[in-house]
Amino acid sequence: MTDLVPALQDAIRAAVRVLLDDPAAESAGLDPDTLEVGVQRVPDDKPGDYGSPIAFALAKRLRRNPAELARAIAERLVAPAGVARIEAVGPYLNVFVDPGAFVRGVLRLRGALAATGRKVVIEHTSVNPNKEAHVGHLRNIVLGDALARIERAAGSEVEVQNYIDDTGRQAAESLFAIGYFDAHYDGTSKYDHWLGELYVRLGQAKEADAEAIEAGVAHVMHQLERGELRAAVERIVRAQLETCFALGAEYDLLVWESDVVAAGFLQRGLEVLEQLPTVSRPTAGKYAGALVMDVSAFLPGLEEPQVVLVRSDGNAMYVAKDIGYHLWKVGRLEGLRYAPFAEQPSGAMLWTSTPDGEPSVAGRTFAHGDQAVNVIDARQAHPQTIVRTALQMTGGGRDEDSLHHLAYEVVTLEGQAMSGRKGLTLAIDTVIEEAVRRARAVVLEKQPNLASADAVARAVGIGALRFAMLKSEARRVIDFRWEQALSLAGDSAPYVQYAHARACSILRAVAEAGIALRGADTEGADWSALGPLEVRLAAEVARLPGVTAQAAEADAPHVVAQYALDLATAWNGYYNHRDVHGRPDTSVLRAEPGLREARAAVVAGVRDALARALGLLGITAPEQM
RNA sequence: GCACCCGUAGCUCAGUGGACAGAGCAGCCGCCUUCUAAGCGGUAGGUCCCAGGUUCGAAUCCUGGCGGGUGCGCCA
Repeated sequence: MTDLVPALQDAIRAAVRVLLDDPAAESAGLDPDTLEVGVQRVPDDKPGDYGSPIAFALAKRLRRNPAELARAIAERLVAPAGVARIEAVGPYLNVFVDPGAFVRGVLRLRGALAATGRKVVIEHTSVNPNKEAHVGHLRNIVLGDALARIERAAGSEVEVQNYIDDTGRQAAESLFAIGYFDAHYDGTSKYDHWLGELYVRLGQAKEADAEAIEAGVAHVMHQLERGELRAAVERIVRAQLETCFALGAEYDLLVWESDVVAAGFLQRGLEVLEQLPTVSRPTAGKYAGALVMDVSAFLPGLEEPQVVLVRSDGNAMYVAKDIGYHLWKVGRLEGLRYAPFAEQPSGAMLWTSTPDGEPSVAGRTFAHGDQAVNVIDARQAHPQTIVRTALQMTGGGRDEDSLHHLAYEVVTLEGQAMSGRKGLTLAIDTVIEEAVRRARAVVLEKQPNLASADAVARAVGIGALRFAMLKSEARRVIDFRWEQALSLAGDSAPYVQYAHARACSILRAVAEAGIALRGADTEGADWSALGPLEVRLAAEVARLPGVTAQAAEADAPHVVAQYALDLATAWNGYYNHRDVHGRPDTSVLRAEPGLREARAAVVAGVRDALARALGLLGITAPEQM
């Protein structure tokens, strides 16, 4: 069977059509095909499993009593597979599933959705290459990585890009600081941390020696623009990537700003823009000598509709570079060269743009996205809107939806804003270390004999961290607090991981008992022995495909995180369920043959769904903990 | 000043216009001779910021306030 909910929607729509075709009915020009049929789970204390308030909507249009309409629709309904009966409960249409058929249907659902044929280019991380990544970046990396996994599961081809701003002032300052302080890396701390300290020191030194430092940094910036310090920047990038890999994030391509400029994307982008009637070069007034773009047609109500693309001194603004880069992302410019950069922990190759690389790579096509999604903090909303507007204006209307900005709010530190310049930060590496340390202590306490204690501690510690960054909406400010971010109980990754491990434990015992699981076709299973408890659990499992699609559509990983909690809660509730006498009544192994096999298959379905949901969030699911 | 985001239990947050608004944490009371107690059950805790409006129906949509955050540079 396919997903039950769409099947129900179709069935209800069909019944409505029959109802309206009745000559006695006044259809009031109602077209059942365009009717939005809501189908949702029924509250626990109401009869049935799924329900629809469709009669309300019709009652208004047909000017008939909703309860009466619900009855009329119910009479004309042909129940889809897995449904025992559908009846009117007051004005609601309530669906009673057949437990056995429903559960088997759920067990046949597949996790991956049908291919969309679309390519999504996701940019995330993009940390300035001048210091170690901090917990603000953590949110970016984890959000972007989770979104990439979700989009893939939702059927899109995904390319993850990490933009390296190697011509910026921040990189220049850090690199200049090495020579300025005559510092020598001795390997006692991670390279990016060492450099970050020099960067902060340089900031302080400016108070006494501003002029010399300014001149020196300007010199380094020119070297960077000419690509002379590529190796030095690469060293920083590699150190930062270690942190990303430890979090479980991987990439397809590094895109270096110097390469974007060298490929002429800035110039060619400007040439495209100059064709627009909204782009001009005023000879008088406030913007004399500059190249400006009027965005008021796309962004009404702006106080200042002119955006400067090229300054009157001839230097391009950052947003102009960004527009060129994005024209390439969606396949409207070509010209980068590529080379392998590193083999990542999963074994997948990370590629990089580079001046002396190959113009094409066998078996892959970079960029050419049908859509670009940028994971960038919410303060960049204005420039992101300008880039999107530029794509729209130059795209002749066909790229309206080509750029999404996944805007996430800042992470504060115990209520305080972080500042890299002031050194007021908390490094991701530090947090990972602490998270794993705490997790290990708990693992050793709960499971002293666990052989995989180290691996579990990493999975749990890092999982907790990732989950803390993902469980709320991106537009909510996160105040980073240790107890909350590293919590191993309650609404957390370990809660879900534990539920998964618990299911695995049962399934190990099931295997030892000689029961071979084959999902809906499990031998010896008596599906008719299943009841409402299994239905409730399976209904939760059945939500996964819809949740995946919704999270992808809305660029909202938190939808998956919330679902993972719901599923784990449903499973824990089932596992601990007791009958009216207070005795456990959901045991798998102690159930009579037939029911035992059917329940085991359900548990396997739950285990798989939990693992998949965690996988969408980039969180590993240990089999024991 | 203008624009965007947020306002739901003591705290942190879920809640694609539908059935009495839900979790976690903190509090209180229980549950391991039961397949993993990192768990489960119970209890207590709400003017869903306020006021209007749309709707059969609003935490959800619209308007106007109030409170908080952010952004508005020929910076990146």
